[in-house]
Amino acid sequence: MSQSIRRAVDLIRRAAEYPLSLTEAAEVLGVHKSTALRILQTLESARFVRRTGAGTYVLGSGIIELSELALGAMDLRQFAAAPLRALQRETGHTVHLAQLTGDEIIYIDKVDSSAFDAVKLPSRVGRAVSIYASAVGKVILAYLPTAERDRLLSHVVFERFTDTTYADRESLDAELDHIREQGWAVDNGEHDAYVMCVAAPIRDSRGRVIAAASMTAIEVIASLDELKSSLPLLLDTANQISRELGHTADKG
Amino acid sequence: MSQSIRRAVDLIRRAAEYPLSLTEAAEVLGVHKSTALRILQTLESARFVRRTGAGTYVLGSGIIELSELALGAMDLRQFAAAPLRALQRETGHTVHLAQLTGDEIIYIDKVDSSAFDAVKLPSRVGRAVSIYASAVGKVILAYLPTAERDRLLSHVVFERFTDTTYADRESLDAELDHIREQGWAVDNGEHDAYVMCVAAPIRDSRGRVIAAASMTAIEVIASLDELKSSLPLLLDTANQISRELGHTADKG
DNA sequence: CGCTGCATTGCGTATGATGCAACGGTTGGC
DNA sequence: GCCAACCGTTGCATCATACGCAATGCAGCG
Repeated sequence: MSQSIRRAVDLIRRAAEYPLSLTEAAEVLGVHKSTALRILQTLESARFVRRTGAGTYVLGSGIIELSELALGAMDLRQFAAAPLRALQRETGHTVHLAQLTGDEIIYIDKVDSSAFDAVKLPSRVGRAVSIYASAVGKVILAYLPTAERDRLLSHVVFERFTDTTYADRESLDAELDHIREQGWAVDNGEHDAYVMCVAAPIRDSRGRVIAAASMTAIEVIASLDELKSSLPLLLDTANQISRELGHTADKG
Repeated sequence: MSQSIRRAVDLIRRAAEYPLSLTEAAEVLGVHKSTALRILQTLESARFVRRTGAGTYVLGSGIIELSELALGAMDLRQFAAAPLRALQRETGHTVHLAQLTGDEIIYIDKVDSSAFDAVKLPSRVGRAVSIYASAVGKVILAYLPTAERDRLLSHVVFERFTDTTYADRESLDAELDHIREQGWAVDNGEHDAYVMCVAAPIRDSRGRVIAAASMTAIEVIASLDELKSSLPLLLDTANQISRELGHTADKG
């Protein structure tokens, strides 16, 4: 694989964390300063990094623009931002917005818990989440057309993360039936034993489920039952977002 | 400058716009398929692009994570998101959040006007904005410690964009005095003749101004006077965000 | 004024990126 | 059910390109 591109990626990552001088950059890569300079100049011309007045390099706007381009492809994120924040405020739980893009479920927004962050959730905007071992994954899966669902799951190699994981197609299918019946999904520590979620589907103007909103809690802080007690608010929020996307509230 | 890195950047940009097959990628760059493959594999290992089930390449989560890292470095964005959206909803104007990072003022959030977008504002999250010819820039500048302000302005080459631009240090300093007196700043078409803004400072827990919120309008839609009529809401919003950041409301 | 630490430039060289050609896997058509 | 066409992948020889070196420029500081 391409050496210089690897090096470029390394520098971008470093620059995102901390302003990087040329000399530091060269040290980090273990190359001559002139080499580091050429890489950084190339990245700068793409606005992937930017020079500060102090001569150090930091992450540039090019990266952020690309990210906005990818995340903002739909208006979903804009429409969802306010309702999700209201939900977080009312319930106190960490709130996620996840979307099916390609073959993956990606977090496209996250509102942190107002609690004192005793435990930081490892989730991150942009990161893929298990399609069969998460509440958002399952709820999206549940409402997908059969052909699409089969296509997605055909590539999946099931893995048993915890005791509660639905680790084979048969038990997962039963769970998905159940989710369709009740209209929302639970993650009872199916990926990480101590992480509990509830998720509700979000529909576009054609009534197709394209995303999901979820509330997450560490077991210690809020048990699954506590999460469920906020369920009406979650469902309201998801429906409200669906409406803003143009979904007219007939059954999907 | 590094050829392969340039090529990699090209492919990332393309992949962000549209899923790219290997053959397409090779054609775009004008190189052999094997070359394109190696570049894409390298990018994939960095999660800068990702393969879809169909075998095409699209933008990966690595880019998005970097962007979030840069934007979310402070909790500012999280805390500000809801109040800014409320402000947009109440006033109808486009709302911006800008932050001083390094030597530049960067937009870190934007809430589009609910108007039918007759005119699209060219602003973008991640993009730098003039430090002396914008309301957010001036309001941040106004409240900066003198030494810091001098440092920032020492590198600046003033340029007169429009008739109203404060294009020299003396007139700018007078304007900054005025801003400190009244507690907010105006951009009376100082960068683009038809773009009007008002901006208010946001303070962190130590009372230091680290960011600014602004409302923008195209002159045709809302004159500066109309913007000013919404000023109390803007100031409330900025103060609310400051409070969420831990600012206790004594004079800064 | 000279020293130190930094970024930058020119250049010859070797390493690593490249193109080629052969292989393998999948799709679709006859 | 076979063949053909297409796409992605791999191994390898070649040479272009990214590299290190050393010299230069430039600022800050004692």
